[in-house]
Amino acid sequence: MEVDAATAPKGRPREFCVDAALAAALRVFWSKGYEGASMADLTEAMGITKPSLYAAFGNKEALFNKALDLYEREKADFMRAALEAPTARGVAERLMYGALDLYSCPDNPDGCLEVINSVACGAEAECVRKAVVARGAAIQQAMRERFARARDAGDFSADTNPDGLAQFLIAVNQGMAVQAGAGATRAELERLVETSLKLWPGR
Amino acid sequence: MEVDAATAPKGRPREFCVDAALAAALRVFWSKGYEGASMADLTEAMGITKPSLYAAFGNKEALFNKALDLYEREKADFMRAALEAPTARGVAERLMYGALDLYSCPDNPDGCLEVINSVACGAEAECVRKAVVARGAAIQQAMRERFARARDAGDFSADTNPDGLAQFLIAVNQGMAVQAGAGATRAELERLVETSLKLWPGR
DNA sequence: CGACTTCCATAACGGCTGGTATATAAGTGA
DNA sequence: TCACTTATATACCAGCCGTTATGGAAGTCG
Repeated sequence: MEVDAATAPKGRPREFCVDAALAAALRVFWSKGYEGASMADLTEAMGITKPSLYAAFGNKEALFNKALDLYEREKADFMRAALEAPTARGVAERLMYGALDLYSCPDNPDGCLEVINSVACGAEAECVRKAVVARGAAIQQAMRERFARARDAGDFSADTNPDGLAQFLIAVNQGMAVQAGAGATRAELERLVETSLKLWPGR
Repeated sequence: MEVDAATAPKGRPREFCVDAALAAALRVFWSKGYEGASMADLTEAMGITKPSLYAAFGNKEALFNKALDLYEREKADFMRAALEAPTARGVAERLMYGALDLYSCPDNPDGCLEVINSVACGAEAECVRKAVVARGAAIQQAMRERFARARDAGDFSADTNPDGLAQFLIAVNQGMAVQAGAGATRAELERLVETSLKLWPGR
């Protein structure tokens, strides 16, 4: 027996798709934030009842973390990919245009899930805020290292601080997310991207 | 009679200072956001009971709006003042260093009240979010007009879009606020300011 | 001294929060 | 068919939310 463990789901099978439910939850967190998203909002969007949600995902915080994983894996992957561009300018271009697409895509909520949930919040949400901030710090660290290599490669003049450049690029990205969440049009965000890249130093 | 209306406060006098209570409320909203700040948080910080709060300020939303007024009047006034600098670069310098001081002052909560409350939120807070976003739009409009004049004055080359420059400056400012709220040190924010100003075009 | 007005303190309101106990339905394997 | 396991549906929990009614305290005015 036990030839295939995956084909032996004892008990009643669940009636919903976990991945689809998680994607729906991501949309809710993305548009309302962790605190602003109530369990009622989530269950309605996911099309399941509360006990099903708790059985499948644990609790609200665990659900958020799984949604955050999904976001980084499927939505914000352009950030990691941007670091592989051949020059510092290429990194900036890929990051800004990737962010532009993500933040202004009509199929998505406006703005950035991580920016939304890294700003101030109530006491109960502090732990998830910390988690989000930690992920942002990891991205920033990777970008610093990338720009340190870029400086050694001569992508920009040696008197420009690569750490400052990384921080600058992330700041513009965050500002774009804030403006997208505040209702900026895609054309406006495009103008921001183009202005920023025009000011970008070196190659 | 009625020689001086201000010296005839009939009834029992209130036992707290309205201005001090409002300042305390501002601090709470500033560190936790509108939704994250509970009435219990507010009354405790303000040193008054809930009925006193309602009698003096109306309700939570009205209290927030008064705190927002106070914030713009006493904390974020550097934004308006920055527009009076003689050149576009001067505007950028005053704005960035003013923001640096505000966002990293040890006496204040970290970050920017308006950025915090302009990102996604639950349904109940939508109206106050709209109000905050509208104020931001007013600032951006004023900055656009300022940079249109700066372009006419030759502060930067004519092929640079003044609207884009205004949007860029605000985006960096918003990004700095996000990073300040996420725990960035003053030195890190200083590096961001210096990097941004080094990239600023023209005079 | 009262009459009047305003403020403070307690306590409670209905409603919503995240989370769960209970009972039933739907599948497995023997 | 019958035990076993797991998912669903309903209903409910204690606790907090923003808000307010009530009773008494602290003032001014006549």
